[in-house]
Order: sequence, then structure tokens, then C-alpha cells
Amino acid sequence: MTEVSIDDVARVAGVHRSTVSRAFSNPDAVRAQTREHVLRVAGELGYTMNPVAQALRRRSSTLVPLIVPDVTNPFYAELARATAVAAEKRGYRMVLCTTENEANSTASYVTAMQAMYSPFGIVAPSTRIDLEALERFGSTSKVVVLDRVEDDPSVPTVTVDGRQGIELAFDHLAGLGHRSIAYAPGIVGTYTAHDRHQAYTDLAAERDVRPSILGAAADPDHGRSVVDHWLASDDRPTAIIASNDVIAFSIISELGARGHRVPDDVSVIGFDGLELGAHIHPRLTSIRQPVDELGRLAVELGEGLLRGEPVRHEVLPTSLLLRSSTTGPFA
Amino acid sequence: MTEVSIDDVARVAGVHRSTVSRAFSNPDAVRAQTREHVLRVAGELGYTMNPVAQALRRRSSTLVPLIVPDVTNPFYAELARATAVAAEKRGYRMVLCTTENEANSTASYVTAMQAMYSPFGIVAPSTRIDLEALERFGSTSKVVVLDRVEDDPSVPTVTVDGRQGIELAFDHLAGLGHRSIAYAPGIVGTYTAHDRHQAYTDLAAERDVRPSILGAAADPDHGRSVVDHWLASDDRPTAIIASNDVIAFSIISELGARGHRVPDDVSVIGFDGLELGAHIHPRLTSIRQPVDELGRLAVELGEGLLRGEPVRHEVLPTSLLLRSSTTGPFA
DNA sequence: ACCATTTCTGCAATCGATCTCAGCAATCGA
DNA sequence: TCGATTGCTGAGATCGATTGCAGAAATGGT
Repeated sequence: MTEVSIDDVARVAGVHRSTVSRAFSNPDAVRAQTREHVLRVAGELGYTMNPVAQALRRRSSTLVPLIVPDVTNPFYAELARATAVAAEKRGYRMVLCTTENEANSTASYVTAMQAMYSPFGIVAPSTRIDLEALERFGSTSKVVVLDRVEDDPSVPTVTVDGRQGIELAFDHLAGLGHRSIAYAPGIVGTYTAHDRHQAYTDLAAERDVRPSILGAAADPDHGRSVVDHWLASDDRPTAIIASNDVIAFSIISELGARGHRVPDDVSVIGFDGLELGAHIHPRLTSIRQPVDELGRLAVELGEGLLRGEPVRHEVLPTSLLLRSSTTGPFA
Repeated sequence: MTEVSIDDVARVAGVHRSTVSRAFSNPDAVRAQTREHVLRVAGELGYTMNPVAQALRRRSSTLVPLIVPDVTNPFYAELARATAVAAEKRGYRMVLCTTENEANSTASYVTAMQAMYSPFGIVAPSTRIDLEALERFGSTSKVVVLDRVEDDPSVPTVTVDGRQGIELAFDHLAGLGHRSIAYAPGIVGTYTAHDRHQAYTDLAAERDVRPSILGAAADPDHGRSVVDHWLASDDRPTAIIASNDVIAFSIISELGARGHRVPDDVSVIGFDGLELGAHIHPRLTSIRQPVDELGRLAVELGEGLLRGEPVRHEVLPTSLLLRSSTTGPFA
């Protein structure tokens, strides 16, 4: 791996380095015969372009940051995987950045990304603060956001249709005969979370279901507080919609610890559709988010941004992932 | 965010760019007064060094790749988090690379990492093949491996003491009164996996426990095949040691689906100590790997490599994470 | 075969830093 | 006060590519 540079190739091939450069990054600009010769020599020398030098000169690298709150959350892990493959497929390399809920780390990542000449970045914000930080860079830096963005329609977004997802959950549970359906909100802050919550409230009203919000969002041990509320309900809901799968896991765990069985005593449906949900007991029924699509579209919109295409706002549909954590209320 | 370069700062500060450079990266080499002046001007202009140019010139960047099989596996996710914070703390930025079980992607990541002037890389191999690939680069590239490496003592490694971990599990279960303890191996290939398996076999012999290996490692749906084997055992083991937490999840799920309760009918203990284990039912008792330490040491050894310090091979101890998936055999 | 186009290729500046070398100023001892 | 030593700073080459410009080669039409 003695590093061979463009000049080495040029020397051996008997051409100028600019010709070598063109042979690689602008093939049509060089005569077929010359190009092949150069490429063959390069191959023999084991030459590959130096991405750092390239980035410096072009003022554009192939490093695409994905900024998420926490990889340890399986949803973001799946998102990261999806984004990584989508990025790789289009010639980018994903750099994973986790904000760990630190106040301004999103902002600092965005500056860092400009410093490393990222063509664009992808942000899955955890709070509205993150979005505000983006505002300050928004105009100058190319970012696609995985959440709604209210104030600035010029930043492309891709989101999942929370309304439709919650409706799917409602329909599924109603179809099983449930008339008392509760909702366990997750961490608040993002529009996405807000949308789901709102959808629940709206739907409850429409379907004439008494709305019941379980758990204090601030509590780190979510399951416990949700189950506390559930037990305290004078008329216990027969089904719970969790705002995400991890919370659903936690609720099920807590219910089990207190001797209540899922789905016999209460049905639980998650939101995410994690692979992991198939490996717990009971296997978690969930509203599946199209994670692969999310990742793919995120990098696609990023590229669109580069090419100056019109900004898009994609909204993806969810689907019902039927497993075993739901059943009829009196089964 | 109009990008301000070192020359801009130099001009405004009335010094040469080499002085500005030194003010930042070799502060002692410039007179205190000059340095402060330069730094202040830089601050006013909002100047930060361009990492790309820096990497090109120094032939060394701050991008440290972490190569793992799959972020979607929560263990690797936790490892990634730990590594990311350790890296950040020492001025590096972690680039997450997932091999997705593709044959030679580890090798290609290693070449990519050299191309981007990574000071060193961290590899958590999924198979022995990965290690072979490393051999070919081993001598030329700086890599720390999170597994044992048999052939080449010159590559630093940090591993967890599988022997001691399995012993902890054994002791715990034996202490509860179990005399029939099975083992559910995970994906084979790494030395780490092999060590754990071997430890189980050795320990079974030492403790006079009839060894029982559950499940076909090749089966993607692990839990099912483990439980199949368990049910088919003429004298069903009263406890199962899973070689990692995800497999434990899967086993518990499958047991539940077939009407067997954990820990009442059978105790299950995992290996990893994932945070997630606290959010399933029953809460998973597990052998905790010191993930933060793993990450921290990995970057520490990487730095050692840079400074030409003697190669180290760290072996970390595990600890018992007591939750609720184990109990006495006749409880 | 000749001139006008169209293709190719080479030259050299440039991206934003680093670092060796040399020069100059300040300090010090005698 | 002078020569030597030390401390700072500037000059300029360099890392490995890209790209506008200009000149050379190839092509085409007649």
C-alpha cells in the first residue's frame, strides 16, 4: 500500500496528470484509446484517487453525515443501516453522528460537516431545538431533515405519515373489537411525535373513543409510568398504542412484571416495526415505518439539493405489521 | 459561513500564514502575545482550520473507522456509541462502517480508510475471513481488533474474557441449584464466539454437568431451533446460557410462543448485558460486557499504535447483571 | 491537399493547510 | 560592546488532485 499518486500514474503512462485526472473523473473528455491506456496503467499500479485531495480541490467530499439522537435506539440503528447502504450505493460514505441529547451538538455537527466538505447532510432531529439550530445554517448548508419543518419550506424533508399510521393501529384494534384504546406518547419535541399524538386525539374523537394518554413523557423508565397510569384508570383501556416500539417493549415488560399478560389482558401495538420486535415475547404487532425508503429518499433528496432540483417533501405511508401482541378484548 | 481560510486570518492579523498555523497546532512555537492576537483575530473572523487541507498535508486525518458487521445488532450499536464518545473525547470522529456480512467489505473498508488518511481503524470482525483480510494490510495499516488474533501479535486487540463470563453464568445458575445447564451458541466464526463455546464445554466437564448444545448456528431464526432442541431433549435442561443477548431474546420469545414460561419453566441468561434487556419480559439476566471500556480502550490502543508504543492486548472482565430471567429450577 | 472545425492533451494556478530552512531580533555572558 | 545562543517569524515547497486556457492533433468538407 505504498501510496501511488496521480503523478506516478501520469509518468508511467507517459501523459500529463491532468489527463489521468480526466480519465477518471471525466472520461468523455479524453480519447478512448488514451483513456484505456491510462486506466490500465493505473490498474497495474494499484492506483486509486485520493479522496482527500479531491475533496480539497473540488470543495466537495463524499462524506455524508447522518445526525441522529442515539444509535442505541434500534429505530435509529435501522435508519443508519438503511442510510448507509443507500449512501454507499450512490457513491457516498455515511458518517454517523450521535447527538446524545446534548443541546447544541447538532449545530456543531453541521459546522463540522461543512468543514469536511460534505455535499449534504441528513438530520433526524430529536427536539425542536435541533431544528432551530438548522435554521441558522439552513440557508447556507444543504441538509435534508427527517421530520417536518414548519418555518422553512426550502429544506427538503422526508417523513412518515403519522396520521395514517395511527389510523392503521386504530382500525386494527377496532376491528378486533376494542372500544377503549389508550396512547402512550414517547419523548416529545419533534413534529413527528406531535403529529402522532395529535392523530390519536383526533381519531379518538372521530371514533367516539374516550381518549386516554398514558405515562409521563419525561419519565426515563417509560413502561413503569405507563403501566401505573393504566392500572389507575377507572375503566382500564383494553388496548394501548405505543408511540414507538421501544416504549412498547418497555410497557410489555412492565406489564409482565406485574402479572398482566399481553395480549390476553391488554393488547399492545407499537410504532416502528423493528426487526427486534419479532424476537420478544409476545412478538410485537406494530405500525411499520418504511425505513429503507426513508434512508433511500434522504440521500436522494440530498442529491437533488446538489443538482438544484426543486425541493421535495416526501411523506411515506406506513403498514400494519401483524404479530402477536394484539387480540380481541375478550379473547 | 463564507469559508475563511488561513490566509485571510494571516492578512488581517498582519502575520504570515505559517504563524497562524503554528498558533493553532503548535502553540508553544509562537510568542504568547502574537499567538493571542492571532487567535483573537481568528475568533472574530469565525475561522476554524480546514480538516481536509490539514489531512492532505499531514497525511493524517481524524476520521477513525469502526468496522462492525451490523449496527442493527444492539450490541454493536452500543459499541458504536461507546466508541464514538471515546473517539470524540480524544479529538477523533468515528466513521461507522457496516460490512453487512459481505465477503470482502472489511478489506475494502480498510483500503478506504487508508485513502482518507485515517490514523487508525477499529475492527469488530464477524468472521475469521475478516481477519485474514486484515493480515494482508496488517503490516501497513494501523488497526485495532476487537477479537483475538492468533497469527499476528503485532496487532493490538481488546477482548472480553469469555471464559470468565461463562464461568460467572455457570456459578450464578449453579448457585440457584441448576444441575442441567445448556448452551445456545450464536453465529460462529470469531474467536470470541469460539472461546465462549469452549469455556462452556470445559466448565461443563469440570462441574460435572452434562453438556448440551442447543440449536443450529446456521439457522437465521435462532430461537426456534434452540427451543426445538430443548423440547427434544430427553432430560430437559433447566437453564440455558445464550451466547448473546439477542439470541436470548429470541429464545425467550419462542418459549413464550410455545407456552413455556421464563424463568419458571426454564431459566435463561444472556451475554452482553444490553440496556434493551431491561425492557423485555422477563427482564433479561445477562453477563455484562464492559462496552464503554471496550470503546475507550480501542481508541486508546489505536493512539498507542500511532505513538509507536508497545502493542497491548487487553482482556476485560465481565460482570453479572442480575435481572429476572433466572431463578431456581424448582421455584 | 488545404483550411476550418472539432477533439485532445498539456500547462500551470489553485484548494488550505504544514513544515523545513533561513533570517532577524532579543538575550546573555564576559 | 561584541559574538554566540536562543526564540520567533517569514518564505516557499509540498500534499494530490481539478480545471480554465491555449496549443496540438485529428477530422471534415471541398
